[in-house]
Amino acid sequence: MARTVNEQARQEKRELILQAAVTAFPENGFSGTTFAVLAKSLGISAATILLYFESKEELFRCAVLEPLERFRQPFLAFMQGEGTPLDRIKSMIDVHIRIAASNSSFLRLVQYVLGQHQRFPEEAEAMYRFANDYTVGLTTVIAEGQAAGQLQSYDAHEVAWGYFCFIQGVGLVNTDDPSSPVWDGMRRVGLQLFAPVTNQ
Amino acid sequence: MARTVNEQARQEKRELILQAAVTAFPENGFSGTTFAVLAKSLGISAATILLYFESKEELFRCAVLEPLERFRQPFLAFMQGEGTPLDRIKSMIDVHIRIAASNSSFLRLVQYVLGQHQRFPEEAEAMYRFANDYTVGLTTVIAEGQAAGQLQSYDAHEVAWGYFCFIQGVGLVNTDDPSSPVWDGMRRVGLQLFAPVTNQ
Amino acid sequence: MARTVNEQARQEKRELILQAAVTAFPENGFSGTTFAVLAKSLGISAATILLYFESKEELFRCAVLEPLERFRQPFLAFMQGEGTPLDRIKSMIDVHIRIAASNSSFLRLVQYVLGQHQRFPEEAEAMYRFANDYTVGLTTVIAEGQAAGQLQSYDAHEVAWGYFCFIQGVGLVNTDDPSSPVWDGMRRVGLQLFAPVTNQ
Amino acid sequence: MARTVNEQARQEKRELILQAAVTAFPENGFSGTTFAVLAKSLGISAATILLYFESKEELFRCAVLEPLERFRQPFLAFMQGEGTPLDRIKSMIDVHIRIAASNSSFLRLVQYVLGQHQRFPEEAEAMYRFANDYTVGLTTVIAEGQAAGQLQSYDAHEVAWGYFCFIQGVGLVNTDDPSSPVWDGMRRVGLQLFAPVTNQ
DNA sequence: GATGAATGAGGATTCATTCAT
DNA sequence: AATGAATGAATCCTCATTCAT
Repeated sequence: MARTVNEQARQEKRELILQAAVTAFPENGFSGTTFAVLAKSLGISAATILLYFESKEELFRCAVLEPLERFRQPFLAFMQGEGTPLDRIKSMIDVHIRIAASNSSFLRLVQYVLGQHQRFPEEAEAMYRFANDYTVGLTTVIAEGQAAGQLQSYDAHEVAWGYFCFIQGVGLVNTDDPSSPVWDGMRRVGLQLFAPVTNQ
Repeated sequence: MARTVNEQARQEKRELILQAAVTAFPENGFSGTTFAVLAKSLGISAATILLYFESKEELFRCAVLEPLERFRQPFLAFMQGEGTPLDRIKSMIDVHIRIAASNSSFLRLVQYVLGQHQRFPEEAEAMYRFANDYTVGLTTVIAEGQAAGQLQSYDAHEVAWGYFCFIQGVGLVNTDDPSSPVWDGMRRVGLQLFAPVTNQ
Repeated sequence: MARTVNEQARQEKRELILQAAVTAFPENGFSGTTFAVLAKSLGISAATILLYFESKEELFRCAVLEPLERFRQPFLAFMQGEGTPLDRIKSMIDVHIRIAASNSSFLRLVQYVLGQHQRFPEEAEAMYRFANDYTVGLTTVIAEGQAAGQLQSYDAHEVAWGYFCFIQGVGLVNTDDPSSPVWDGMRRVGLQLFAPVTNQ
Repeated sequence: MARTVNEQARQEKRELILQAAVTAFPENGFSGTTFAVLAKSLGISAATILLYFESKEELFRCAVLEPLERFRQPFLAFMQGEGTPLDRIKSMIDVHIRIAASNSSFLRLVQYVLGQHQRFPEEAEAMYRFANDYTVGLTTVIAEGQAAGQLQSYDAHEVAWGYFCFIQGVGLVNTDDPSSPVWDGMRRVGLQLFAPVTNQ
């Protein structure tokens, strides 16, 4: 039992460190983020962090990969959603914009990795795999929408990929807080990418 | 004369260093880019770089700001272009995608700065100013296109900003070489953002 | 307790470093004294020194100011001494010559700072304050000696200042070890500065 | 002829550099004095200085040794002077104080070398030789003064050496401009070192 | 003769990481 | 489990010195 309690406490502390890392890395970059600063922001010592993560590289990897897995479910939820294809796309955009608006730290970390994909090949690879899983799923829904006459008929995969780029750009460029009206605008504009048939 | 020759030679060398910096910074980040590596890639010594730039910070600033100014003209050229609004938008997208495809280094540097805007406030500020100049101009053209019935009537500024995000995302996510067909796809998808009236 | 032990150990180590600095700085100058050499002479690493002193400037400042404070007491002890003014002056000279003979490192450091007072204004300022405190006290004793008919009547402050110069010069010019007879000579000569009445 | 003219111009320029060095070295120390700063203060380039002096070490050596030779004559002039021994000593003090007051740069350089005699053994050696020549001559005059009943009878060489220390200390500690009254005081006090018989 | 350009050697400082407590 | 202390390996930057013009 004690085992379990300890284990849980350990996981919680690990999580706290990871959370701080997710915030710090995109703000200051990999080399610009020091154990010392990270530790101070957590009220612990630098050496302690290394009890939870073998090295700075590992901390970075975990800070990138673990949240990525956690986002997989909500990000891909639209695939099993209810309603017409267009409805599902609309609600997906809604989810994505919301994620972009309120998880800017992690999104920024993703972009940091993508921007330096040569430097962080393993992490970037995981992102591209994620992007691919995502676009494959989205392509299906788009194709359904086109078949149903809700969307104009463009190359569905192209559209999916374009939308993925768009959502990344939105997260990158906008730094406003989640309550800003800009996010609403991005929602409306994003929908156009799918070329919905006008008189819907 | 000698003066001029020397001055010109100096500028050329400076340009070479800047070019290398534009490539290296986004690949390895600010701290990850060392004078030593930069110098070796240029076949000169690290100390020499410091004859042309006072410090690493200055080198970075110049690597960001000078190309930004150089891109201003082609990036904004669409505003004075010929043809219908839709034609001008199409050719603008063409230019942008071409820039994104072949100047990925600089675009990546832009994104690096935007992603770490707290760390590089001066540089990020310049980018936001640029983005603003750009979207203001684009908003006008979009409004013209809507007035002419070529584009569906959405909030023109929102569309402009959304497109700006899109083009950034495209540059960020795609790492393929300029001849890849993916760029063509992005061109087609990007146009949808403007919601062109279907039977055009 | 552990706290106390650690704190004490820390102070002791700090003291060792300071001691080495007091020796090294006047021998090789500020720039000529490197962390590497200092560290090697202490059998530690250069980085360790920086755990105890924030920078080379701080190390220098502490090496100058802390011993200065420690010398204050013995240097100024003559003011509260017993005996006639002349006796007190004689014993003061004795103390000073002894200090000069056996603390040549620190005295040399003082002179290094005075010689480069423009470069080390803060440290030099402290020395001038010390010199002033000192001459003010000495002036009083001299005046007493003059009133008592033990010393000829010259401007007491001038004499005090002149003696201060003398003792500095003695420390600067003589490099012999403390057992050399030269120090005894300086003791005798120094006394003359006070113009003692002959048939005492 | 051209030869001679050039040679003379060369000597003049060399002299200018030396002059700047004599000022700069004691102000900033050996390592703290850079060719760049020296050159800028002269309105020439750093490389030019090296056309006149082989290395920084040589420049330093010349800056120390050449003025030393030039001071030899006035410094030792008292030995051939006219008048009673006491008169000659008085006028010597006068000369020395004047030198100390108006050639503080060089005096400070001397002290810099003496203070770091282990670092600059050759230059320090020359100074000690100079000091010795000087004290030997002064010892003779003092002995004459004592024989003539003008000075009390102390060990003449001790007195000479003590005075030499004094004059160094005076130059070191006082930073006032030549017109300050402090110098006058030092003149009066210095004389006491020689223990003049009171009713003179 | 003078200098701008270039650089190698070196120095202060930072930091991830180790280890004893 | 947590950390303070210690350090080696960088890294930025400086500067004396060389050399081509």
